[in-house]
Amino acid sequence: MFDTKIIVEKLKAAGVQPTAQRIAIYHYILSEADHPTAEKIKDWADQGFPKLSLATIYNTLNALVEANLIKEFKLPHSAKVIYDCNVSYHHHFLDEDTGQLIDLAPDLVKVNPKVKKDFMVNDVHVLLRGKRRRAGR
Amino acid sequence: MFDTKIIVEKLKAAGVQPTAQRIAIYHYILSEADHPTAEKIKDWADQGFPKLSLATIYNTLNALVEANLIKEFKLPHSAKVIYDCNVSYHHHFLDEDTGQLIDLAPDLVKVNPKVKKDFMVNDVHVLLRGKRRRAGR
DNA sequence: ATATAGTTTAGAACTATTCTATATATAGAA
DNA sequence: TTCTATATATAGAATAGTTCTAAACTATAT
Repeated sequence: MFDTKIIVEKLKAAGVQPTAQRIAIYHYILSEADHPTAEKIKDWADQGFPKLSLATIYNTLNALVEANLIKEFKLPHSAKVIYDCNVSYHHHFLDEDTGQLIDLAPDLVKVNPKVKKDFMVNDVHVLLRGKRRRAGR
Repeated sequence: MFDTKIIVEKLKAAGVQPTAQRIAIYHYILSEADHPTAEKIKDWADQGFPKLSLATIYNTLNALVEANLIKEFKLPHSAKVIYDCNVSYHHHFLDEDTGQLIDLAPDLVKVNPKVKKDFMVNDVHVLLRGKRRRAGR
């Protein structure tokens, strides 16, 4: 789905020097990974991209966040930072059984904050927590 | 505002044995502290309640959370767990300048999630982030 | 080619929290 | 009361996740 060329272009356009490590990590985040943690990326790297250090993974993730190519956040259920390749406005559902995070389009979760005039709201994020009913349970 | 007797009763009613340390910590959280972290509680203890160990602070906080007397959560801007004496349904505004968290009553933030039928939503939490306009800025 | 700046790396350091083992306090029975 | 069992408190070690440091390496621009 994502050609290396496209990845390189995205990185360059965002002012991030496209090194082999960064290309591999960003490609993984965009195509395979689903709300990964640094640890998950390290596990993947140990298979297909050995010799990629944990420090580089953190460096790269921070550079991508800085460049607005990915978002980072923390959730109540885990101490780890979670990364999201979806940088547009959206919300999340946290499956309490599996820990899986599911993106929710803005039109699925209408929010209408009526705060006082001196509150200047820059960002709104809704976290739904619950379970998914599945066949055979 | 909160008599020791009331604190003791609340702890007992929740099935938490009211020791001196727990009474002091819960009293602080209920009356003085505003969305404290363990560290903030430790700082306070070092003044008025010396010899209260950090381990006891964590033990107590976990016991209070377990007993549903307080809530805990993590926010994007900090690695620390934040505790909230307000256990009823509400939302939050995070002041990006000061790091201060402000409770928002449910009627101030109307949320209307329209997720698919297999999503069973147990909890909804809205985090607004922004700045407060203040006199003289 | 060479200098300069940027990147990667292993491992040390750091921060927040939990665990461990021991000491202490408490509640309830005798 | 005193005894006993159980719960709690404590200091410090251990752990988890992340950042820092210093050296080696790579890329870019003269």
